[in-house]
Amino acid sequence: MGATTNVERAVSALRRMIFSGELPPGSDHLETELADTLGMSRTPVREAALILQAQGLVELRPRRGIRIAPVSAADMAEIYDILTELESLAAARAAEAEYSKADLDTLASAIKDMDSALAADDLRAWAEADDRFHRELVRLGRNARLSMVVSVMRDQVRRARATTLYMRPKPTQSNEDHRKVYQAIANRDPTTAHDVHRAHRQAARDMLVALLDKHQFYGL
Amino acid sequence: MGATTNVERAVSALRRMIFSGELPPGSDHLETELADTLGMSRTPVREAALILQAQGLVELRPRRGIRIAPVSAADMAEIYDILTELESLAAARAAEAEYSKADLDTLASAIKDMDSALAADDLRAWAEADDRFHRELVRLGRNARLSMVVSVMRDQVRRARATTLYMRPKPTQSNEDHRKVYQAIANRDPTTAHDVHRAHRQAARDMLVALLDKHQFYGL
DNA sequence: TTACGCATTAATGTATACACAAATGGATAC
DNA sequence: GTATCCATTTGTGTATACATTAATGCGTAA
Repeated sequence: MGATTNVERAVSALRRMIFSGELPPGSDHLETELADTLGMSRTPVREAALILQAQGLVELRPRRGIRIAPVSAADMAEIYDILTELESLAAARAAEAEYSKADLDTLASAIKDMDSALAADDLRAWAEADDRFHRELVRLGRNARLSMVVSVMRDQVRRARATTLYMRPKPTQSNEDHRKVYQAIANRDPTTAHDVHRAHRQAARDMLVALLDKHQFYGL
Repeated sequence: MGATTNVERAVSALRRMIFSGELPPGSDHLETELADTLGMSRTPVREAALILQAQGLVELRPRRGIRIAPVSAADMAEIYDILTELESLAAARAAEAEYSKADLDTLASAIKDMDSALAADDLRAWAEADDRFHRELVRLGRNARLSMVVSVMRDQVRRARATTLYMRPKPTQSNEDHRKVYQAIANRDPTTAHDVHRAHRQAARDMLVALLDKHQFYGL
């Protein structure tokens, strides 16, 4: 079917199942069980589990199964703190470098899509465009390790957002912030890019942590 | 012999061999080869390799063996950028929290040890105390994920430092910086803690990258 | 001599078997 | 009724066998 290995297939499948909620946070799954579900032997499942454990998506607990990592409010506070610092750095670095119009256009179009989505009240589309903006921003920061760490952290945010997206206030401020960050990068102004993005993330953090705390989503 | 598994033993042994230089950066090693060396089968070696890959210490290249990750000057620039941001955040968070005298004493004794080591011209001891200071600083920041990311990054720094320790200028400024950070934490002054530590790390970054660049340590 | 293709070789990816150890449940003693 | 100990069960950790596939080298043709 493809040149991909069973381990890769297992990683993709498990990720999909985790993000879709098919494997709920906090639930345990035996290796044999997952192997059966995925139609392969335990070996590639074990290896996939090790990879996902390194990404913080599961915990391997001998004899109790592979546990889908829960995401508590405290976890989200940690995660946002890291995201805030690293994305702000990426924004600053992006503003230092010289970028083609094509690169900047990707950012601009993400912003545009967020505006339309907001006007149409389509939060799902807004979240997708928001992700796209942040992913592109980090890419422009040109630090492969940073991109990797950020993407692991953002995966956790995505999981939490599935729950909170429809409870949070409309993200109008968010769009404004993004536009300012974009401008700062276009203007080659690292300090502004850094500070604006940092404030943006900190606000998001406080809002989300308060939400999670209030509703006590201890399992996600 | 112990309640530990072969995978854990393999991870420890390989880490030791990597840090000691017994497995040099850029070298390739077949799974069977390492399994023989470690006196176990391929299975735990493969699992250990996956774990070490997630930590950036090796790369798994199908059919070419397990490669010990090289650390180039460009890599170190990335790594220090990340360390700078995350440790500065930890310093700020540490200064926000209330700490017992015992906690602060660990920091203080690390600083003292660095002073003595410097006076005795014992760079090895200095490096050890420096590590201890930074590790404790991050611990006081109380962010488990941040600690983990930082420790992965610092592992890489340790590898590069093995080479550069005796080429760099005497770290007198370093000790002064640490003392200021310590004071800021004791004074509950997050902003100062953050900014001083940030400047400290940036200086270290520039020095190290220049050294590595100049001597073109592409393999480490 | 060089380039191309094919057979060979060898290392990985995966399945499977088994030993071991931890959790479980039941029986017994108090 | 409760606690403790032991047998049982069951999942994991590891070894091993095998299938798969990419690298290697050789032979052939231009």
